Amino acid sequence: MPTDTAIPAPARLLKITEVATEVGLTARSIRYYEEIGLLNPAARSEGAYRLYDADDVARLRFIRGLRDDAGFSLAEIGRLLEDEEARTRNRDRFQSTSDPDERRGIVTDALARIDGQVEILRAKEARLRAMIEEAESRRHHLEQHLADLDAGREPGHAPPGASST
Amino acid sequence: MPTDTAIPAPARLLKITEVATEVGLTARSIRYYEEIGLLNPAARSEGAYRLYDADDVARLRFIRGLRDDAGFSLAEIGRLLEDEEARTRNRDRFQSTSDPDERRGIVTDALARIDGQVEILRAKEARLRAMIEEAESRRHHLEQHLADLDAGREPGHAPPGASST
DNA sequence: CATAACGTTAACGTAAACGGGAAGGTTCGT
DNA sequence: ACGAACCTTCCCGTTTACGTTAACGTTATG
Repeated sequence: MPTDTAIPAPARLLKITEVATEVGLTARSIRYYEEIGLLNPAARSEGAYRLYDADDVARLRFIRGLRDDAGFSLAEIGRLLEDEEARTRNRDRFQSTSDPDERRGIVTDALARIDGQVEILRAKEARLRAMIEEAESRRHHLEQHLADLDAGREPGHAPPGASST
Repeated sequence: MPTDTAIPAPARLLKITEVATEVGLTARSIRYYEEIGLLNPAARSEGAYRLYDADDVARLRFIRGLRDDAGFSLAEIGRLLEDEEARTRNRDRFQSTSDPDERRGIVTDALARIDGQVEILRAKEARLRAMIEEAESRRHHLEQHLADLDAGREPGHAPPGASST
């Protein structure tokens, strides 16, 4: 009979280059993000190796998305993400308590933060969409001008945006 | 009887700080963008003052949007926008010819470029949307967990992402 | 238990995107 | 025609976001 059937499976911890390749960042960047307070690894090995859990990996993925896809600076990302101190505290608090009320509070807070993040991302999306629509309006304008030329007509003005792209 | 009723109205040229305030950039940035080949002013005054036309202003606005709203680097913006040499050439070509075929060609090229730009912007928007949806999925996950807590149930696992935001 | 492969901190280097003068020329209103 | 308020071209300084050794300790493997 195995001695450890009751342990919930500690869910493998990754070393820094392992996470780096998995999320598409360099080890240097990840250490830098730690330096500026964007995330602390879940644990350190006996010999001080950084060890990351699945939650850390998700956070790093999110950071990368905010940087590459949303175009935020690391300073903005720091503001957007929860303060890392609080995250570490909450992780510990959540694990160490089984009081439902306390857990409820932690989860409720996390919900509020996500809502704020989604709102900011939506605003960004709206601005991007506005740019796209403007570009398409320029496109239609040019199409119109082309139709004029094809019809042999000659409007007296140069096409706005004809050379501004 | 006025002597200039036939002139098509030259459409006021702006000096650098005028455009800067209008598009929300600094004069320094605009000069820098010129330095790295993002745009050349439509003209220079007798004393070498930079003079910008409406087309330049539109291009600067677009550049600012690409930088702030879409989060592109200036290098990417340079690739995205038409090569500035070609733009200057085309502006002159369009003005100096009245051959419909040549004009058609210029306009057709501009159309193709805009299409490429729109495609890139759409891709960016898609990635942003994916991020938003992922964030909302985390949100729903938390909501579910909260419901479990409220029902007095206790799932054995910590909520994924409960502390990763 | 040796050693290759990987990790650590610390420090310096770098490209991008400007900011901020200095030294001097231009424009414009009166 | 002259002063205030612009503009010009250098040129050096700064911040951000890492890259790159250097010098050294750790871990996995035969």
